Amino acid sequence: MRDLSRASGVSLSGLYYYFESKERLLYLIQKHTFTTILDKLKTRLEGVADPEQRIRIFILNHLEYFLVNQQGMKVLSHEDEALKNGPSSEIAAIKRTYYRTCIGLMDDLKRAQGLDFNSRTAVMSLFGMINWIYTWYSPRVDGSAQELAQRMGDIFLTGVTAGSSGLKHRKDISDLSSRP
Amino acid sequence: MRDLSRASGVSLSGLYYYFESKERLLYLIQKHTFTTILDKLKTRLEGVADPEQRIRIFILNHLEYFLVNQQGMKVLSHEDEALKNGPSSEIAAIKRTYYRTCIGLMDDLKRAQGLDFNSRTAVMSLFGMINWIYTWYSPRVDGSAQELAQRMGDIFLTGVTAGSSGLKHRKDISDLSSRP
DNA sequence: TAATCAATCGAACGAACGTTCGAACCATGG
DNA sequence: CCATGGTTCGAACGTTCGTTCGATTGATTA
Repeated sequence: MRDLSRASGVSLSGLYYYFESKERLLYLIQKHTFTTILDKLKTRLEGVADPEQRIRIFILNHLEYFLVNQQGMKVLSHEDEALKNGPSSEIAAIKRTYYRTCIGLMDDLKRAQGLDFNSRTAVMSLFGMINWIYTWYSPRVDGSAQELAQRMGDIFLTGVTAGSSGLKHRKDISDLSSRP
Repeated sequence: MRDLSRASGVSLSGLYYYFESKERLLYLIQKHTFTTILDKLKTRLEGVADPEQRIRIFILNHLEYFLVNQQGMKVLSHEDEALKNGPSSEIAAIKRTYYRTCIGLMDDLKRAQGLDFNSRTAVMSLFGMINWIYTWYSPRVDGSAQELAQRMGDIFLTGVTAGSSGLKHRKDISDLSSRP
């Protein structure tokens, strides 16, 4: 709270004029964050039918938000369980919607290609891959969100032994950079 | 510190008789943890030549330790940057050794199979997949470390579109369960 | 027995934190 | 002009935290 006060130029007690408690403020930030990510994902998925491409869109969408708001995401990851009381359930509901959306993407892929893998493990592994970047991402070394999403999408979809990385004949999602 | 005092039965000041500060204690825990994981990994890798199998061993080794010490790993992940001063560099060195070992596994795989992918992205993605489990793992739902390592290894090596999950002709690492 | 020394503890210190409270400010409308 | 009410602030309160200190215990040794 004192950090926010200093960074914003508003006095400590001034903050409490707008937010009744630290927990309430964290709740508002979380709600805004997850709602924004989920809304943007839905928009981007519209009109895209190919299951692989839809998963790549999911990866880029999630990754992009995490890279743009890297420090904020770090705080949110650490403060994840700070919402002890009632409002927490609303956040949990949004997260569950997001999770189920991703499970749906996996099920679509399985149906389209006749695959059989554990959707939960796949989704949680994918979340881990992406969420962990706040501990290691460096723009100079690791490239843009598009490049990283491309590489992570390759690993997740075809694995490291596919041997197609950086070569021809590969769909990419660079056209998504011109978004609304 | 007061939590540790209560849980261990040692008085608060008694703890400071053995550990000069909270930061020092955290340093010792981190050192013990990463040294243990790295030593165990080296032992398990001995005598295994196949690059894919070596990566699967790495995944199982890391995953197993994280699941056995799940609560501890949660604390370590959150307290990751709490080591502000000098001793931090020794921990960083151990981590770097661990990281480079994993990079080596990737390079071996690339050499053996003539692949070309970004080792850093692959390793960091793999770390993310595994380290993230402390946020979602449930023994009843997600099975043993062996089962999870198998599924994560499948995803990382061949991707979700490989279609080989749960079928025949697939090497596994269940024999590793009888370890020293 | 007396002296020593490692081990353990209760009590407290100072700092940091989330939060509250009353006063001060300042633009608006009568 | 004054009164009102939204806005902002400094100062403090109570709690928690990491840490320290002096005293007490209990076994060892001269």
